[in-house]
Amino acid sequence: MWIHLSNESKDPLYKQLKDQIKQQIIDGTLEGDTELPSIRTLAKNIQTSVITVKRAYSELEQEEFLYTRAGRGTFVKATEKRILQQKVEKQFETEVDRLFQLGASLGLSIEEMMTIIQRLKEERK
Amino acid sequence: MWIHLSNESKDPLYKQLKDQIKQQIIDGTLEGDTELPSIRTLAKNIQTSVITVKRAYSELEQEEFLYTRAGRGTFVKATEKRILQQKVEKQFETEVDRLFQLGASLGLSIEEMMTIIQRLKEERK
Amino acid sequence: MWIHLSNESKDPLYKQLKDQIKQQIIDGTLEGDTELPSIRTLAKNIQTSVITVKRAYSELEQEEFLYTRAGRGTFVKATEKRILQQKVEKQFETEVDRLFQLGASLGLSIEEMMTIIQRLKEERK
Amino acid sequence: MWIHLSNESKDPLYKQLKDQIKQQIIDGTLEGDTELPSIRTLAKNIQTSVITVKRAYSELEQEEFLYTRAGRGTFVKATEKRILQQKVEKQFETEVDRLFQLGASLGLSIEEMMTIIQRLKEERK
DNA sequence: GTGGTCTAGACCACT
DNA sequence: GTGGTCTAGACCACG
Repeated sequence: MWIHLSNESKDPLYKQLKDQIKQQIIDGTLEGDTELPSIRTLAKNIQTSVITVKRAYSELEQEEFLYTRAGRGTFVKATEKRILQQKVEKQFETEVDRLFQLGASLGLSIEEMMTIIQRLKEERK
Repeated sequence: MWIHLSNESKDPLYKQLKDQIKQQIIDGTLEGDTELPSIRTLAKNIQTSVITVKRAYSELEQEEFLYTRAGRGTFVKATEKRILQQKVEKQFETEVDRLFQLGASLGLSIEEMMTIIQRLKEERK
Repeated sequence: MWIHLSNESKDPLYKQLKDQIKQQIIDGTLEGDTELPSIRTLAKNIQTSVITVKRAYSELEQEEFLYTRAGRGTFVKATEKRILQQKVEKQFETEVDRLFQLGASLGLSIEEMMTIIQRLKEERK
Repeated sequence: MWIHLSNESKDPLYKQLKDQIKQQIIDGTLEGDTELPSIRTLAKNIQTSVITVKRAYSELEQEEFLYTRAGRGTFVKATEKRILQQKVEKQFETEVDRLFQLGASLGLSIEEMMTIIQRLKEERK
């Protein structure tokens, strides 16, 4: 498993780790029932503390991306692609909502927001 | 001046205060050269410490929304509406960028993101 | 006497007042033995407190630009132009020295400093 | 790290601290990604309060000389020498501008100012 | 009265 | 252990 934690990132380490595992599950790099490295092994590999890995694993477990069997290890939860896709979209929607709220609090109309979003979208192409 | 701070918000107090003042400047409730309440008065009114208010005021001063003069008080900076608008848009753009990055890390294409954004926009109407 | 105090200036009011009187003495607008307005009168005129004017007058007296006769008033000290010029240059030199020190502390050589100074001088023309 | 704070300086403590750290970054004593002492450790060492150190660190972070991560520490930001040089020159330019303004307010022509500057430069050699 | 600086504590999230 | 936030005091310069 390829993980890269950056010391300069503003995200806390546990979140960087969590996000990277999550993404690998989403894009199919990590398939259902794959066994993840043990907390201690992974901690050693990416040179961080056990606590950090533990936190990432348990939050992913709570979000139903992983499951743990005591004494055996931690595994990727087998999930239909469709369900996975739904999860992803739901998370994205939450953030879009937040964005709309921010825009409104700044006094922007929804049309003004869309104009800006469209412009930035074009720039990204 | 109407301020409401919540202990339940996950934003720190100084940020809640800062955001509310900023918004009132943006929407025109607070006009240029208006004198704000003194840090001590405001602190008493909203039942928080002087330092919390001070911090909100100084960050807003740094972002050029306020100016403060020792011994005289703190005032809203007179700013052309056009400049204000630019500041607002810039802040919004930063957040849109962040959203696009999040979407990409979730494996969504930019078109998929736009579809979701459009759908939520319609729902908000 | 023409005085303009700005609320937006970063300088304290007493310093703005002091500097403006000083400049008028230097450029000859205020000649030797001219009587200045009384502290109270001036304070009323420029809409500030007596304390502020008092401080400006007494610092100028200390720097030998003014003299006060109890019960009679405050007057501009008659000074040869040559002496005045010397005072001015001395004050300016102090600031130049400070600038050189700052530059040195920033790791700039004296030649680098001169290059920047020359460039800014040209731009001001 | 060598820091010396003086109670006699008219600069506030946090500014003295800030300036000294900044200078060590500029002259290369502190290299990119070097970890600075924790705010608590440094506060103890230089016998000042945690808040004073915190303030110096955060202002330097805002000026992009440092970055700090909760739970990890505070580090010198890796910056190209070229960028660093630009920052330094910009700061110096601000001060030169101020000097020119002072000179003008004293009734000196720009050529008179340059004469004085040149003379003092020669004396420093 | 105003803001600017500083101290000596405290609790929280993160490692 | 680290930094982030917050409180309740204090003294100073300015008006």
